[in-house]
Amino acid sequence: MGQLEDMKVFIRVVEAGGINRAADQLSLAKSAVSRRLVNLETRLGVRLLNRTTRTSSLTEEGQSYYERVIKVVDDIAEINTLTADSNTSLEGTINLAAPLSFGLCHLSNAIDAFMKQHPELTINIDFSDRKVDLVEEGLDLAFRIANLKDSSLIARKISDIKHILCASPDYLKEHGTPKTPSDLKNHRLLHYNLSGTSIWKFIDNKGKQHSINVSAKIIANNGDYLKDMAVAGHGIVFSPTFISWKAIAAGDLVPILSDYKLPQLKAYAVYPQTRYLSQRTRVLIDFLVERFGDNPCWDQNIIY
Amino acid sequence: MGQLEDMKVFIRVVEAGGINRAADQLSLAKSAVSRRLVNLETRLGVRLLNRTTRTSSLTEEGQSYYERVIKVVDDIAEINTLTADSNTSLEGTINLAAPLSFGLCHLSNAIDAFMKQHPELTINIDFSDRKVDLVEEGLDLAFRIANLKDSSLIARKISDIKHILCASPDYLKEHGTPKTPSDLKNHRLLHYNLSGTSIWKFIDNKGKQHSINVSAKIIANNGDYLKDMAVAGHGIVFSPTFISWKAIAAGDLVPILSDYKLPQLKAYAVYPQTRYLSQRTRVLIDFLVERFGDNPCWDQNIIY
DNA sequence: TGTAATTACGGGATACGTAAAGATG
DNA sequence: CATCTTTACGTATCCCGTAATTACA
Repeated sequence: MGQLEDMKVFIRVVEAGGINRAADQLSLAKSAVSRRLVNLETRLGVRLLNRTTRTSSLTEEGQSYYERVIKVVDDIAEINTLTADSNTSLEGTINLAAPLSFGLCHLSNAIDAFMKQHPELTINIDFSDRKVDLVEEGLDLAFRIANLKDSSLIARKISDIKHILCASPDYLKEHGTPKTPSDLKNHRLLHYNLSGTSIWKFIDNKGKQHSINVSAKIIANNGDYLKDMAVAGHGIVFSPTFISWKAIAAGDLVPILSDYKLPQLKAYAVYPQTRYLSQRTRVLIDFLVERFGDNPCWDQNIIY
Repeated sequence: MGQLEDMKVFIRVVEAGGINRAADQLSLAKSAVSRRLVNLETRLGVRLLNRTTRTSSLTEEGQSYYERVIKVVDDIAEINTLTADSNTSLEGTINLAAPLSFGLCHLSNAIDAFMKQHPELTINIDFSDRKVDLVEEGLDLAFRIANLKDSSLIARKISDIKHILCASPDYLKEHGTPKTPSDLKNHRLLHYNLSGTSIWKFIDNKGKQHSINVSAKIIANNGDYLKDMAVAGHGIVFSPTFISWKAIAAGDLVPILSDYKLPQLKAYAVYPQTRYLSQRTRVLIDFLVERFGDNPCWDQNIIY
């Protein structure tokens, strides 16, 4: 196909860090990607990418070509969206990543509703509790639960996320119920290792801040698992209410240190800082912001 | 093919003022051009061009799409040239227009030399003494002999063009030799109708300017023809020396009013004011500027 | 020696051109 | 009704995917 498509393939190869990964992300055969690169380089008479089986590094020309081409491809995306009739039904694929529990709990219903509005769209969701690199993986969108300010990304708040500290009645019976944050030092703690910090912060009713270093007994990258471990009596978990409210309502978990406020976190939709965002991604984000705007995730009125 | 190619076709259709003319200029079938437009409009879900059999007018969306797309296509041309290895032999086609006499006299040898340096290039020359619209006709380059400042074009001086007033000995014997510009009023004048003016200007040896309104007996858009008519005794011609020097050297024409200076004109290569000029066109212009820089066209040392 | 990139080859989608039909002033 | 655009259809080209080959750490 045309030159523009070659540019896009080149960009993907650069950002994915190799032909194979780019081919996967583009749903193309490696051979096709390889050929397009060769064609592009032949047309330009310049080697853009020094590639061996182990490393792919941009040449000097490739680097400046990349920087220029990324702007122009972005421009074209912008032109397309500015020109395209916004009434026409959206097409194409949105690639996104979401933390597993958050995604399953909150996103499934929302995506369901969104898809009914835009049946021509394809949504490709990677559910996983891991650190995703939006650019490297060629994703349009991801979700983060944090207080984040990652300068290279643009973030839009989807919802407040309330956290709560809790443990099973059995555990508390055996180990006692902590009354102050510092009491936690003598307890078994369950920690979510993608929160980006190993510190739990509390604010007492006088507004004074308390921090403790979490030396956890169980560390995992899945909030549901940690909740289940807490229910099973393995210790105290710092859990988002959208995960733990049901267990709390059922009496399987008991909130503790309720006198202290925990830092308010937020769920964000984040996307790469391209100057222009594709129409379909923009529409999805707007949809989610609107849908969640009035319905805090942690409220048990949300269907689980 | 790809989106970028669609954009280029669209641009050509807009500037050529119709699908048929665009198809000719692009060396494509009308059907192909038509289909690409339809595809583009379908993808965008927007009508860009209101076309009937008589008129093609941009819609509002088409107008803004055109303005945006022309920038981005220009950007890509620039990126390609900035990135491409300048050592690689040039490819593609240069479309240019040149006045017939100037072209045949001066350009043929130059183009010959240029082609030997860049055998992969295709040169498409439209020799004609007419007003060419570079944008409408999709030309990369044209030549103008003038004192021009056409604001919408960029011009580079190729050469000085010296003009001379002359007539055949027979004519002068019969009608007398004019001694001052005002004497010309009683003579048969031969005029090139693409000079953009019908006034001949003279400067006497005291620096004073004289103008006469040309009421010509023979008007034509070809300098060689006018020269031939002068040789045949039809009157006095205002002729570029590159056309008339040979006849003068042979005694078939006699310079007159040699005491007066005629305004110095220049031959320019002109090209559309896109922000970026294609590599091949740039190289050709540079070649011509260099080739003619030291060799004034009107010198008989130039091989005719 | 295993992973990644390239090359070879066959099949399929896509875009072109010719020619006929449709529209418009 | 002449001219410009669109549609129909057969063909050629280009591009992709599978699989074998080569290159490299």
